[in-house]
Amino acid sequence: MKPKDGKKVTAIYDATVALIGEVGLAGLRMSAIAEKAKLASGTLYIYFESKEHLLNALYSKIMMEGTIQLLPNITHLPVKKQLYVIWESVIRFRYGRNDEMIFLDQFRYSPMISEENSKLTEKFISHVEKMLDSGKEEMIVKELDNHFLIPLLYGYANDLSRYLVVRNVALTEEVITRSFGICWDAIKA
Amino acid sequence: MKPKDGKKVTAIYDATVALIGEVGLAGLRMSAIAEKAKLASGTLYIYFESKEHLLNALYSKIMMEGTIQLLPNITHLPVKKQLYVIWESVIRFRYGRNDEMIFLDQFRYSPMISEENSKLTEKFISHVEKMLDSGKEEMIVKELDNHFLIPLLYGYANDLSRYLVVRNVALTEEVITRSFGICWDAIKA
DNA sequence: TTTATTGGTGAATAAATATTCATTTACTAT
DNA sequence: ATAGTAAATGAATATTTATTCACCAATAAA
Repeated sequence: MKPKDGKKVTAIYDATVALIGEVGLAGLRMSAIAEKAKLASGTLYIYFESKEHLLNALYSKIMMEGTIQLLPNITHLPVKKQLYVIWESVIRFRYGRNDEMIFLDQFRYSPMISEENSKLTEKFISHVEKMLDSGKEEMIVKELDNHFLIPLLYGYANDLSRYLVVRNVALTEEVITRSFGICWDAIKA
Repeated sequence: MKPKDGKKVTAIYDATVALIGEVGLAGLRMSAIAEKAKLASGTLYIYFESKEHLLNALYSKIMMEGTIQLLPNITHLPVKKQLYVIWESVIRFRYGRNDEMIFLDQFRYSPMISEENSKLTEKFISHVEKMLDSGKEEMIVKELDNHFLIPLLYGYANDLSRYLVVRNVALTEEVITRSFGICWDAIKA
């Protein structure tokens, strides 16, 4: 028998993501995905049951790569250093993969998203919450509810990376250090 | 002759916005808008030429109310105070009208958005940039490129208000003061 | 080689959805 | 009152778009 071509799934994902960046989720067509991935439209249905399944699979993949997998095992490091490491990887990821981010933002509110996928942010957030809490115990982070601090980190990372991409600003080491410095000034005790 | 009913446009806008919050832009149907607004679907076309026109009109309206019109004439006040006033009104607006914000975020990347509408953020941003620049001159704001500072303010406001809505946290005076304090710590010299 | 099996194709079909339009209703001016 | 006009309706139509399927191609095992 003929085996499935592993590269095709990647090609489909890549095409989908690129199209979302061009026309948004509302403008996304299966035919356009097939064309961009250089496949017949029927081939999409060999790899995915439906548009909905394809998009849910893609969502889950990006969420893993963009959040969960960015959490290294560094609980032994000082809180500030832990935050920096995560800041750097999050910014780099979002900067390099802006279209994916647009997709996540739009798919989250679409009626296609599965039960399971809509819970996927929690794990990442609770990890950051734990970090902030131990920072508060050590008296180096402001004694404030996490609902003040989390959106700062999350929202800033989000918007900063998008802003840099849109304005064609290169993501240098310095940009990362500076932006982290700003965050740290905001949350340090 | 029978005059157009002014309230219908509002009803259509309200229905559209509510639906976006429920099913996102990708799930938005003209028939659903009509039903929620308690109109026949044909009536939508008396008030708007097409779905695209309806959504562009709505986008422009929300952008005006949510950004441009929030800029009061307060250039005589100290920079920190100016920022606080704008911070407060932006947070209140976004908190109270979360569905509108979801719409803005999604429509911005859709193929339906008009040339004109895609430029609408600029005016607001350049106003804030001017404020930050005069803050730098007065040496009370960090001497950093605005592309570090703008996303902090914009992204934090965005995410904070969404986070509070989703987690059902009330928007008290204290929340506004505290969050502004965090911002100010981040950007002050 | 040959055969069996699955991948791949894209035109055809089915389903979903925006838009139209013949008709009715409500309002204004005369 | 009544006529004239435009709003309002919603079933019918047009359009768009996801999905299927009859057929062909490639690969692996026999």
